[in-house]
Amino acid sequence: MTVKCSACPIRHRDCFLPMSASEIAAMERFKTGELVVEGRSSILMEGSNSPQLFTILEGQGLRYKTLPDGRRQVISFVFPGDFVGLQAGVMAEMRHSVESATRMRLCVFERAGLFGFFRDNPERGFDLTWLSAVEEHFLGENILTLGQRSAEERIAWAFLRIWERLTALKLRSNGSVPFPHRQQDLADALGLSLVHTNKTLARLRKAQVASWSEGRLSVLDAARLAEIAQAEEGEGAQRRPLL
Amino acid sequence: MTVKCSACPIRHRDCFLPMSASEIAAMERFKTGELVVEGRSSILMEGSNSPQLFTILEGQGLRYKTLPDGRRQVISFVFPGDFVGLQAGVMAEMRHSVESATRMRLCVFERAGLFGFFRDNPERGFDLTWLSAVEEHFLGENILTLGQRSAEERIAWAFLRIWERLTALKLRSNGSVPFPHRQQDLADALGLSLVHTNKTLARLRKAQVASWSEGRLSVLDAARLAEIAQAEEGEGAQRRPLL
DNA sequence: CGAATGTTTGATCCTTGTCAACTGCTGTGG
DNA sequence: CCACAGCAGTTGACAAGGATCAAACATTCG
Repeated sequence: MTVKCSACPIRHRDCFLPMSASEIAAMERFKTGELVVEGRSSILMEGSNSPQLFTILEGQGLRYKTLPDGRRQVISFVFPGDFVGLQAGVMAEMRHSVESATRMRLCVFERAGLFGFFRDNPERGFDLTWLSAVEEHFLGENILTLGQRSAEERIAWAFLRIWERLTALKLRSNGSVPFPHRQQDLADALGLSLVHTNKTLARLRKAQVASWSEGRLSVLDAARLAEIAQAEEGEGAQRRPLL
Repeated sequence: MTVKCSACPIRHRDCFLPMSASEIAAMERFKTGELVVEGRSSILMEGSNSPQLFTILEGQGLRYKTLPDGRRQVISFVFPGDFVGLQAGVMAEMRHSVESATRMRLCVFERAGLFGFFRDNPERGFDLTWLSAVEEHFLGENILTLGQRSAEERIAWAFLRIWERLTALKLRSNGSVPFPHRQQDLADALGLSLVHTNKTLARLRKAQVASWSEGRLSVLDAARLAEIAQAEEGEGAQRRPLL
């Protein structure tokens, strides 16, 4: 049995976990409601101690941290199916902020229920751990990119990941996927300046490799993009646990 | 009750988790042995499908990824108490390699037992998730550093974290902590070239702020270091879950 | 002793950041 | 209805932080 979107707190990436009827009931008890936020508004704040966890049902956003002097680093973009706020759920407080890019619909869970949920559904607990491991993997990829790739490689790599992710979510239509962020956001995600990001985007566009404008991304030459990005073979996979 | 070092697979950071006697028994069943590796040898390989998980009991090492063309990124340094190999335990395969810097002693667990362990000890499962969240937090810090901080800030920040971590592990003696890596390793961790790393280290040393040589790190002026690193207030904490 | 490995230092180059100005669009209020 | 401010994107000129190249030095090891 597969759980539908709005019933499942652990619907990460494009992965739907099979569950029993009683597990679904437990989920529904755990779930406390839905939340809709407008574009460009903040959902979780660094340093806050939010009592809630969220699954993203619709819309896109980003997670970021800032330095005391104001420099901002986007940790990752978040997509439908992502689980957000686990850190606050499990640690003392959030160590990063989450903000919407467009209108978002979120599934809300009480943090206080998390522990009981684990106790009553050890298999879900395992899944949550699996989910964390996947997230860790993606963050590692990110670190590799920031540390070693050049500006052009970074953007190519980011586009490839975003393209694959949104395609897997079935959000591709007419040869493009929604990516409703500003160039400044991408620049902050990749550790580049706005100006340099802009110029690199222009080059990729002129070369007919990929084009991103008006909130939509089109990958015209995926093979070339992968080449530029120095992508590994079969890097995108990994959606289900083995055990 | 607090579990001793070699009995606990989830002894992360400087955190000892309280457990009941039966939980300890379950742990001991889960544990399968100890492993000692020499310096500069590899423990887990990217792409491998290792049947084992490890807790580090003694020694230091590092986790890294490589690009097809050979560039290497050190994801993080690992210290006694760190849990290693969860990714392979929970995902299809390792997505990074782990290598020892010095001789290391490891506590070995069978990956196959992980799932049953979760089922029988939901509280430990929760702890593992907590542990993952903490790890995620640190990786986020890392991303912030690579994306936004300058060379000098990066090194100051890294020294501060390493210093705090090893101090918490009670490994400080005579005003210095063991950090048995090469300059190339630090450079690869911070996304800098070896040469530039070396010159920046020389500057910090000459300024009497911090000095790292012959495998030992001394922080002479922690306040100045934090200032250079653009460190946030109370960033180092966060060792126990709330719930 | 020579080979290998790691650290140090100087000279030079280049990728990327910074500064500045201009465009196009949108929303707002007089 | 237009003037104007505000914001995102674009482009050029210039500066600089860090990369690269090259060579010397120190240690260890066989």
